[in-house]
Amino acid sequence: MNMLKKQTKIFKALSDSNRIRILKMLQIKPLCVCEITSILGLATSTVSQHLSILKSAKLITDEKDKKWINYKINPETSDAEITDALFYVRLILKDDSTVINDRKKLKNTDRRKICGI
Amino acid sequence: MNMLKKQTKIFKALSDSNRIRILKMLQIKPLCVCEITSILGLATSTVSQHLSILKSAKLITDEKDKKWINYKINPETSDAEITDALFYVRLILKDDSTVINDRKKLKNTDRRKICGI
DNA sequence: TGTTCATTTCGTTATTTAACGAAATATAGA
DNA sequence: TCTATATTTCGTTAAATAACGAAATGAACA
Repeated sequence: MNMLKKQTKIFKALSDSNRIRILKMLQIKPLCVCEITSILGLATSTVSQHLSILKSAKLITDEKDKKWINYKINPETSDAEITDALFYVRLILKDDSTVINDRKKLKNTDRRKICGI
Repeated sequence: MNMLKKQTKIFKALSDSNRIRILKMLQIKPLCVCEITSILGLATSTVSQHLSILKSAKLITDEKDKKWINYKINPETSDAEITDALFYVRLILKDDSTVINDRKKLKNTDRRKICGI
């Protein structure tokens, strides 16, 4: 994939407000699908799809943790396009009310309570 | 429009390779629709539509110049979201072959020759 | 081994998007 | 004023996208 195509894919991944909200939450800590689902209020399958788009653009990675799959901001540092994009996403929307609210909810979110039942 | 919505609009404007190419060309100099059209090889109406999307996201502005309308990178400096986005777009794709080639073509492009038959 | 349950995949639907050509608009210059 | 022409708008089409629920997957652990 050439640079332009790769960069376009990154922007496409960022061009949905739910995916931006996901990234801004993952900046706080790794999360599983059910935690993200409960905060965004979308269907599980929809969130899973959003995560696969972010993962395919290499903005996030996933990692198994017991019963759950933790998604997190891609920690790789050798891919400049990705690091630059993630750096930019860190800069923006610091004061956005939706982002702030999502992050507040994150504090009271316990995956054991949300998922089981 | 709230911050998140505005930022999403910016990313949507950036999520098309032709629009990225347009921005990377406008970084060199202001251009009219027919110049952009001749380099991208798209229909005039398509390019006009792309420009209106970039303009609506406030990434570019337009200005009358004789028979033509010059589009250029938005010079405004008071809107942080826009300046940050434009700064980021300046950083990326410096070495992309499509961008380099577009810019090379730009040098030999004379709007008087392209447009008036 | 079998069950539970977190997640993904599939199939569908409604909306948005990118592209085109043709027609409309508007303006510079003869 | 009239004409040429740069640009926009309109109408259409094909493809992409976001959303959902249901069904499939697959791993933990009882």
